[in-house]
Amino acid sequence: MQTDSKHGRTDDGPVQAGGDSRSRAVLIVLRRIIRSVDLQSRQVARTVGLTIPQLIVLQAVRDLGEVTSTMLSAHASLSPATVTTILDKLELRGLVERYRSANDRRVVHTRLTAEGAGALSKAPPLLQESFVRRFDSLDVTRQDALLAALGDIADMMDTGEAEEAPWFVEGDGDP
Amino acid sequence: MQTDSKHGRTDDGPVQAGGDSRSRAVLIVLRRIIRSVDLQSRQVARTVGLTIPQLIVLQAVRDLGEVTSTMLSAHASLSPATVTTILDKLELRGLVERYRSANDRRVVHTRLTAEGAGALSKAPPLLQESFVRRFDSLDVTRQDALLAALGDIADMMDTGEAEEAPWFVEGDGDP
DNA sequence: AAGAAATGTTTACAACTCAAAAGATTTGAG
DNA sequence: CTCAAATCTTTTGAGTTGTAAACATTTCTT
Repeated sequence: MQTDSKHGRTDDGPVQAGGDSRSRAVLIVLRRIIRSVDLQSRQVARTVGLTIPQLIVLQAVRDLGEVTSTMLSAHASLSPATVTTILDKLELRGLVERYRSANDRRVVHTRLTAEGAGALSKAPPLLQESFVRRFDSLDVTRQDALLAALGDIADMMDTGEAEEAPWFVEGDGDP
Repeated sequence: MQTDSKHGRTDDGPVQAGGDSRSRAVLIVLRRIIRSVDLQSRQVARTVGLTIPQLIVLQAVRDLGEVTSTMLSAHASLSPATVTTILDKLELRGLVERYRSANDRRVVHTRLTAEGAGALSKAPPLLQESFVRRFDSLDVTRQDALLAALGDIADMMDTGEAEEAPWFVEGDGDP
């Protein structure tokens, strides 16, 4: 369903900075969320020496097995350059190993080390415990609703940028 | 930290990094949104020379009149230090004026200049036009639902940090 | 009053991100 | 077979953000 009356708003002004007040409210709330995530990331970094993006990448490496930087980039919603930077640090700490593919020497595969697995097992939740606790205590229906809402917002913001991320991962296995 | 299972879930492991899979999904979606906002900010910056946080602060100065840095900090969900940095740049561009309060010389008030107002009127929407368009085309009920969902998420994340922001704004006359 | 505690802002300092260009390697056209 | 286009990753350069410490001023205590 959509609003068939596209015009005839009570609003008479031209498109101003900020646009509609409701979408502006969206931005404000988003800012709040972004800040929370950032603060949490810093706190986690102080605790375990790894930021949230680093942990996300580390988890992705664990879950996906031997991934290319491009795959990690798509999975973690980070630019390839940032992934490289993160992998540099993870490798420096000995948490992951990088090696060029035997087939295509342009491609770099990343693999979790034993230390990396250990660090991952000791890492705290990526979202604040209090958030997880509260979120977890919600009705599953509500959880899904919130998640869906978030997804819708994300979809609406994705615009013309990345078309679609490859969410399927098949064991391609490169012997 | 104990946080051991309050209830018997099917999950048998200890609290792992990432916690529940659903809250982990929340983080992933959040990352996507964060990135979109960041990319949009960069694009706006290239277009008008001002980032989104800078525009938010500028709008806040316009809307609130003569504000203190602390008030701006709370309003924009930014640290005081960041507000200072932003104000530095805005002042350098002549978009705002800063002056110490006559009463309390610790306090710094910020005021919009004519140039600042001009820049604001020419600024693009802070959220991608495509997002605003899509969001705007939604049923108002759905808009509110999304906004409420976002607000709930933000509230759940705010935890023990900032208690509450002053959401009321009175138009105090200027001398 | 004089000094201590509190308040508001600003300065180091360190970290993360991304776009664009550069390297390295493979694939395709002639 | 050779050279150009394409692909994947990394480097370079610029910008944002926050914590902790430093400054400046006011308010409270003695």
